[in-house]
Amino acid sequence: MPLSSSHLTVASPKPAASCADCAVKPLALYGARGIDFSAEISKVRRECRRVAARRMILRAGEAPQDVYTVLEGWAYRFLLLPDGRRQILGYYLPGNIISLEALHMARMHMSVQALTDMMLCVFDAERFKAFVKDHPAVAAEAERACIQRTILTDNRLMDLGRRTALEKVARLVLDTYARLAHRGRVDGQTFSWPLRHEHIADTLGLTPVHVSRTFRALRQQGLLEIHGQEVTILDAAAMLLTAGLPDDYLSADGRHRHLFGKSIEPA
Amino acid sequence: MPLSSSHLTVASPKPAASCADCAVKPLALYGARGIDFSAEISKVRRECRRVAARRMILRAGEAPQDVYTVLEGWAYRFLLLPDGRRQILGYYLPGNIISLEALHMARMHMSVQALTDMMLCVFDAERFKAFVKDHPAVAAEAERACIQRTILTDNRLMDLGRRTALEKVARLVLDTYARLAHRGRVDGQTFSWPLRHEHIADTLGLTPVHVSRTFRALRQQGLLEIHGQEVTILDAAAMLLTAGLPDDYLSADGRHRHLFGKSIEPA
DNA sequence: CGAAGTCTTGAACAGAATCAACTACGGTGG
DNA sequence: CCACCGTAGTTGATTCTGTTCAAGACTTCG
Repeated sequence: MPLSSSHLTVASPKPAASCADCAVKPLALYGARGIDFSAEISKVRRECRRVAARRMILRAGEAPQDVYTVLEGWAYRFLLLPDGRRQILGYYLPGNIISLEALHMARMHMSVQALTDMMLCVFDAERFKAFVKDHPAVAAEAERACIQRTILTDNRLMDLGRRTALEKVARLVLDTYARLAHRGRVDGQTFSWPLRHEHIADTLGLTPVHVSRTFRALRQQGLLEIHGQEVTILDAAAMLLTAGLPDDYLSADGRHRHLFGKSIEPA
Repeated sequence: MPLSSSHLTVASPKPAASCADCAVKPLALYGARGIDFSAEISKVRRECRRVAARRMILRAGEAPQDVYTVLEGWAYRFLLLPDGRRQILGYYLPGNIISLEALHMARMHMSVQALTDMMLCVFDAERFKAFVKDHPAVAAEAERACIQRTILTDNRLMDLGRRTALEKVARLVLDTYARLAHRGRVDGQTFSWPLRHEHIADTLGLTPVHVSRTFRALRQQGLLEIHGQEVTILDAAAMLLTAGLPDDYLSADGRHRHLFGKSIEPA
């Protein structure tokens, strides 16, 4: 079993020559839902930036200078308490926009950190703001993105407040599967899984120790297996059951799509 | 100690003759931050509707026909699990807009219910959508409202994932104080508190029994007192300390405002 | 090969849930 | 006016889910 089949791991692609060829364009604000402002946006683009795993991208309290689109890799947004407690709020995957809040807030209320090595498309915040202002269709996409994120975090609130550790972990795995599948980044039932137990714990309100025990339970019941940085879902039906998700959640267009904000989901 | 001093309880005001005189205009999308579209919005307004406590306002899965502005009273939005578990996601107070998501989502992902008797200003969703589309400044306000809500729920995520019951309850009380103070609806340190223990429990991921014990602890330490439907904060400094909030949180314009999304907060 | 970081496992502990009984209260109707 | 009733809140005893602490094993990488 190969530990790093090339198309699942975080690659280091060359940036597209122009935004028109951008791999994540259909996922981005300026290329989604039939609209295509890649010509205009390419003038706003500043650079492509490589960011190493664990590097901070934005810090709470700072005024964001840049807006980013994720081209490759994973990042996460989080809050930190003075005593060190951390809550991870969500994950950014390729195509997601980072610091949407720069459009309206002077300062960041949360921090963002690279989980893996990343490639980011960097825009100047002020120019991006002006670009959005001049293009109502893009502004509408931005608000759609914000609402989609709300739906995701609302479901996460339900996770944290009212679900068991087993349910939480199963849902995180399936959620991630759905988001990666939407990007064509799953290979059958196998997909990239760069999260350490500490990340999962800080996402779901658990401890790393208990995350370990929870995964053991899922493994022992034959629901999934983990090798290196990849997860494989072995029994999708059982996973959905323990996650309390509808049977059609993993199919492209389940009837319950609106309830989970699944299809086009900014972090 | 009177159980219902008139200006704190949920009144039944007569609707303003025109939107220009609307009491909550400065809080609403169409009247905030210096802009004033009360003339235009009055054409979009359909009616003023009285809603009794406990009535459902919107149901998850439905396509919302209306958009509402809260004129008076409290409502809450929540998710429900098939087995009856409930997660309350947030509260709507006077001036907040209900079903912002109608602007972009065909169906509701959550339900909304009246907590107290309410007075709602009702708009037709389609016409409201058109109105927003025609007024970029209002659209910008809508997105600002969405981002503000994100900040609130992000902090709630931190509550649920990483804070103790005592911290959670203290924060909910202070959060509510700040939101009501912003509306001029506090009388010294006393304010309306229509939440039953079950609501608090479903908001904070606790049980009603444990909420009861937690309030006992706060009472016994002299931090607050509750009489009927009103809370009084007796020791604000100690409350802030146990909530882990900065000293200036309750002052009008604390340095940390951006971290809590406090000042202009849609539910 | 060694070292640091991560994961696993066990044992003891704690915070909150559950179960169940009892109390306080506001409203209703006799 | 008061007895009754349903709802909400309180309190205690017990259980449970998840935490904490600590030791050992496994990876990964220099």
